[in-house]
Amino acid sequence: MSRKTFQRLALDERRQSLMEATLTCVARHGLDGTTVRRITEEAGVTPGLVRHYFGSKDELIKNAYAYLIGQLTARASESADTDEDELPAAQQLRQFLLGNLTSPNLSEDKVSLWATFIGQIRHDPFFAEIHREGYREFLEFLERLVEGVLIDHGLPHRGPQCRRHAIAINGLIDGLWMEGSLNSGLYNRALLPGLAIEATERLLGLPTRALGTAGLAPHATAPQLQEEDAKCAMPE
Amino acid sequence: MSRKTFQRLALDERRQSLMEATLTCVARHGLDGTTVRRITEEAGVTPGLVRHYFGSKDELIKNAYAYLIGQLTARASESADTDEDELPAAQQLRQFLLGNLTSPNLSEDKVSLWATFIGQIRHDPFFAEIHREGYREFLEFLERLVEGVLIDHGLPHRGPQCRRHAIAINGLIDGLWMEGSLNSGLYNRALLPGLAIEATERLLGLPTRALGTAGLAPHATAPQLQEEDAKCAMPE
DNA sequence: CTCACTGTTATACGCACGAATAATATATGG
DNA sequence: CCATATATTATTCGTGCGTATAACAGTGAG
Repeated sequence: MSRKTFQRLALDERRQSLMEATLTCVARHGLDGTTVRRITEEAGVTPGLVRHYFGSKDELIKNAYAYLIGQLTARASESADTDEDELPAAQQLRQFLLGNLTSPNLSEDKVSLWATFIGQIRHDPFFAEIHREGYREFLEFLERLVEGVLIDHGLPHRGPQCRRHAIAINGLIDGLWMEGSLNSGLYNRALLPGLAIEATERLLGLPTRALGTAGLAPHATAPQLQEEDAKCAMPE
Repeated sequence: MSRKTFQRLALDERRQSLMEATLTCVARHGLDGTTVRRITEEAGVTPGLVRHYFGSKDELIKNAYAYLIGQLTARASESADTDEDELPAAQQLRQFLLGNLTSPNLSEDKVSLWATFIGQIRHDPFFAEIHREGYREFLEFLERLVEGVLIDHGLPHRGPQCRRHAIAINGLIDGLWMEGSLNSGLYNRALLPGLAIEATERLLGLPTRALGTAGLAPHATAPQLQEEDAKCAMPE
């Protein structure tokens, strides 16, 4: 029997590939069901590498979680900053909402991973810390967007008020993101972006359409709701 | 060495005690880390009983999940129906919000359990079905409350509109429930009920205070915010 | 071209797990 | 008060896990 041929990879590539394989496994099989053997098989290597790069399975999983949260929050903020960074505040907030409630962040895999790890927060401070940090970043980013919008509309924007609004909108996003990603089939996911935008306008006391039309494109009026699975669409 | 003495329990008592021990273990140690040996130790019996009552560990865990969801949704609906059932709709909605954002439903254990099991939805249709059912029940209950409130205030209350409102408020509740239960220390949990009530008024387009004061007691004006851990309170 | 380095594989070990089986204690009906 | 049923315990078994160790192979330096 001949030995397996292999390629030497740069340290970071290998680490990243192992973390991604880990996330794939957790999403596919849950934390139980995620074994070193399965992870390394997914990554196309042998189990020894986990020890070599991360010391232990636990350490690998923790790193994978931090990696996931980094991806999620980065993607969320980018969606608001993406264009040559002086969009009006309302447009930024709109993009932020859209970014969180459309693919790729609105994904069954992502929410499944996220939930699985949330379940670990209770018994390992490392997970708690990563979560707390990601949440804080998310909330503060949102708070700044809210402040900008309120200022533009000449509405009261003292600190505590912005914070309260940010907490509420953050809750709204999280909740819609979760239920939308899990997609129980009770309504069409494509409704979520418009729904979130409208709800946010109301929460902030903005005039209707202040954050743009209910359609997906920033300046289009024609609602082009493309969606891969349009099953179980809600009427209206 | 003498054999362990034991008590014969009625079938349902034993089943329930095993399911509760399972939930305790999952909350404390995660799904991995929840072993038959630990569950039965927690319940004060020996591992054989799992086989006897549930056939397998998997089956026990599934039953425990269904049991948990039953508790959560029951408690949520009860909080609105509790009094001799003809409270005005606004008060019912208010109680519903409060019920979901105060103890015992607002609990780190509960959200930890909930998240852990959400992570299973993806790979086992049983969990998906239980979740879907619980979510549907929650959403429809909320939709009826919303409809009642809109009617009382003479606002438009066609079906799709109520549904949209219910989806948004449900998202808000879920998101606040999660983040509040995890309590990242970024704000005081005691703020959540008032925040949710105010946000709901805005989402539905109700006049301020239509759902009652920001305090906890239904008819009191003095805000009596008792909270066990008032650490990290937010200013204002 | 060769050597040393180390990323990578192959193999082995001990342990804890879920499940199965056999033995025993409790409850119940006559 | 005994006979029977069965809830419960005690013990065993096979398996798959995480990890440790040793052998090997790809890589770059001189």
